[in-house]
Amino acid sequence: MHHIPPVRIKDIADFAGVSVGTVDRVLHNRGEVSNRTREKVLGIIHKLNYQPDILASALASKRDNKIAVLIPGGTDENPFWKYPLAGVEEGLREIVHFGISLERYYFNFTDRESFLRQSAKMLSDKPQGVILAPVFTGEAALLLDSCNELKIPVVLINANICSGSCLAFIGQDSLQSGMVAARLMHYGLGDDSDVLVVNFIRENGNQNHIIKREEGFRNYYRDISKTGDSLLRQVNIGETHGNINGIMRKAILSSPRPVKGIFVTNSRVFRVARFLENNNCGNIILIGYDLLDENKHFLKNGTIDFLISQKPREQGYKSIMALYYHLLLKKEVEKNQYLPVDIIARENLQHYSFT
Amino acid sequence: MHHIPPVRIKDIADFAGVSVGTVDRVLHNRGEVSNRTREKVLGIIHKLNYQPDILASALASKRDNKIAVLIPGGTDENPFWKYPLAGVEEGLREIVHFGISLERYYFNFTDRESFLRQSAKMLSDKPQGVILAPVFTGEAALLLDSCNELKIPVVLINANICSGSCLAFIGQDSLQSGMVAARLMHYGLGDDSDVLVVNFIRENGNQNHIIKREEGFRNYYRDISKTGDSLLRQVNIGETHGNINGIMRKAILSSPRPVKGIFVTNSRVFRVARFLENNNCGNIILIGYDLLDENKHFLKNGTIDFLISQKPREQGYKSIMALYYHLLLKKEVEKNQYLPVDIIARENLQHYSFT
DNA sequence: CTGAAAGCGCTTACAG
DNA sequence: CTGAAAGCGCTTACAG
Repeated sequence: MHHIPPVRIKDIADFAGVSVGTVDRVLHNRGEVSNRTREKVLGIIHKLNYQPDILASALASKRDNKIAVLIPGGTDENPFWKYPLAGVEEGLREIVHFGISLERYYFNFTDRESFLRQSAKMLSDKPQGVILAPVFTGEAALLLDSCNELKIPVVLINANICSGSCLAFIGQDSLQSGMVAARLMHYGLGDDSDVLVVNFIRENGNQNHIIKREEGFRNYYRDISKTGDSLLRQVNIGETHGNINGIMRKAILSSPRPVKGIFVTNSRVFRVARFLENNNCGNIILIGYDLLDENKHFLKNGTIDFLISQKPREQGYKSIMALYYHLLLKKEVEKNQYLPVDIIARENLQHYSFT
Repeated sequence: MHHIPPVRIKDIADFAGVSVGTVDRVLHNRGEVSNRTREKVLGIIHKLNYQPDILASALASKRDNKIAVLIPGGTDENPFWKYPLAGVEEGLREIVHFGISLERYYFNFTDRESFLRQSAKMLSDKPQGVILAPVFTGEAALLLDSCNELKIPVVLINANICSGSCLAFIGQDSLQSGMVAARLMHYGLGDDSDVLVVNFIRENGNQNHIIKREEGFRNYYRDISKTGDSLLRQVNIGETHGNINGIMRKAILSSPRPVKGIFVTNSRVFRVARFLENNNCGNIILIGYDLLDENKHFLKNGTIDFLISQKPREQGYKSIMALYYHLLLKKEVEKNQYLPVDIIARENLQHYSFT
């Protein structure tokens, strides 16, 4: 149980009969080393299982590792994106001593142009790593290509557009989350109850989430319910659509049998909750996504039964940690990091506030 | 947006007209400084908002921060405690560079003596910080006192016996978790269905968890159900009790009305699941605790409907991080860290495997 | 009570 | 292609 002093660059240099400078050149492949010494040094490094002291390295290099985070700005209208950022900043605090800094590039998630502007700005700042929310699929894919050319590692957050060329994807398995929602719905309603699926659709945005969620929901019902997914009806609403009363009323009334449950495939579930309250549809089970303040309000008062959380804060935290492991520790990073699908009811809401 | 070079000890020394040695003595209250210089230096430190570079500090000091973790060994019979340890080790990997090492002291959670032995061993090794699972309440409280006298910060994990004298408690709000279980039960069964609460009791162990969980469960039913908690019946089983068939059969048969749901207040829920399968009680809703392999098995095949996770891995992770923040970063640590009550169904089990 | 100097392990010019 | 030396910010004896 004795403490073995870790091997240092100096030790390697002594063994190889060279100077520490040469060892350093080998370690960082910065050339100017004869092949012969190179091989010898590498052999010793390997044999001694040398692990660099990243403390000393960071202290000596004073190199600034700029990490760029390119995400929508969290607005009052769509506060969701505040949480991944908070997670990134939480992670930053743990590793800031290693000379890591954060540059934030916000874009408007309804404005393609703003994304392009911020992308360009970000690239010109030459970050060492990027955290990217690929809200605009096509544009994000192009940016990904640029980063690959520049050898800048990219972590995709929340939505996956990775075609093999990113460091990691961190987010939720949307298909699975839809199945979870369906399970909760079915568990509460039992067989043979009509359910309405409500999609709030944004033009020109990445709808992949929503499609997958609905698909998961339908898959569950198809597999489990005797009558197939014929119990499910569906309505699409433009996200910018003002008053949803008319649409909702029509969707509910036009149902051949009474609607017993509603599944909203994104965070706009509070709009449906508001509708239900105003129209005294008290006993309809309502399930949706994300712990926005408005959603929490309706979860607390019982209009919303369950919310599914994407753990946005943890997404952010894991994103910056993935870059830290890759850039600083030179460790392998898990490529697909699916976060658990959190089920939130009124009773367990409390301690999720910080997630 | 320009980079302000951080203030160093050297800067303070220059301002104060003293040497860095003196500043260091002030910073670490190691005396041998006149009051006059002390005051002056402190003033400047304050004014310049000096933040030590913990990298340089750790590198120069080569001090070994021993963290002791005193928990039950994870056995096949009770694998639960493997997970907090895995979380501690995960955290360790992120901070090991700062000269932090881990000493593991395992005790047998059915053997009070083994706890005392390991406590003594641990204390004699003089750790800088302790992570403690207070399975034996009285003995753990005494250990806590000893640590306080020795000024060793203690993080309590999983169960809270902290009477104001620990650095932090990290675990779950048991009362709340019982309410979550009740909510799920009630949501699935509706009003007016009989429910059985099963407690597996260990003599000479800390039963506080179990009591609180049942209390939360009862509180929910008392508040929500028209008929009060009269729907609830209860049975206690000794944890070492071999075959539970007789007890369970009696409990179910003696119920005036058919039992529709069973809530098991700890991880032994798989024993009840086994009973239900063997006795073809297919349509009873079953809810219990913890993602043990056996429990996962019954969750997957549908015998168990929901499991509540205590996030043991995260408890471990947060424990060591709390000590890191306290010992190394000298930051304030949140005293009561309640982790969210995770609801696990078959559909979202998958990505919880790593939690 | 105080200061000067060496050292932690690594990096970075610079000289040859 | 290689080595010697200075330096990152802090800590630790040691001399006075």
